[in-house]
Amino acid sequence: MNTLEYSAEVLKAIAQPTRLRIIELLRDGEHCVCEIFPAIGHEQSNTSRHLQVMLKSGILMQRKEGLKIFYSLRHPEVLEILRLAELVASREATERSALFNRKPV
Amino acid sequence: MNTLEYSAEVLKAIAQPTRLRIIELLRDGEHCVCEIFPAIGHEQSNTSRHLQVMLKSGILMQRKEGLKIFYSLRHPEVLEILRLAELVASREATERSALFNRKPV
DNA sequence: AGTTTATATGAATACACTTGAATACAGCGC
DNA sequence: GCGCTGTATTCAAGTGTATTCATATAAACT
Repeated sequence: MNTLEYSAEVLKAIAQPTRLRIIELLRDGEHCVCEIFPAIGHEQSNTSRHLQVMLKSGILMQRKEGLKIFYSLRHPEVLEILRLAELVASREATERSALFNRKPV
Repeated sequence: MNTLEYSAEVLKAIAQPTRLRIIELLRDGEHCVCEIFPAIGHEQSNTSRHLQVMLKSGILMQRKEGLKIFYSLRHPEVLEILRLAELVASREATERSALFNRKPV
């Protein structure tokens, strides 16, 4: 896999609403699955799958402690990517609403 | 669509190898479809579809000039996102190869 | 009018993703 | 050993995506 495909893989691991929620949750440090899935309002199985996707793409790491498994972010750049995406998205949103609300010619 | 879903939409528009290639092509300014699809080695129709995806997500803009349509990047942040993704990807790549090459315990 | 050129779109195919329910697995305590 | 708890995985259904081929559109030119 070349760098381009690898980059796409990393971005794809981030580019999903449920996973974005998880990443935001992990912003303040590690959390176990038992904390994550109620917080994001999804089934445990679904949450676990999203965590596996991010783990395999390399943006998360895990630490086992007894029965629980704690996940955390591995690269601070992921938070920066999220910040920039939100910036672009919010700019888009305001421009589109301005376009929608402006008087017809 | 809330900000989180919008952010995911923006990231999804970037998170694809062919589209990453197009974005890198547009780094130095606008290009028409007729320049883009030979450069990336895909069908014209396929290229057009990827451009539509990025146009609708808001990360590209278009300018018509006669028969040609020129596409360009609308947000410099997209290049920054790409840079960070490549950084994470390359770090992953080196760590994985190190893991792969190290002696077994 | 018709022709050519550049781009977009419809239709079909194949593949990947998301989800909840059910099930399997793994570590702990009894 | 057994049951309990936290995670992962399998299954099935529904949805979305990437691609190609063929066709449609739209602008320029004769």
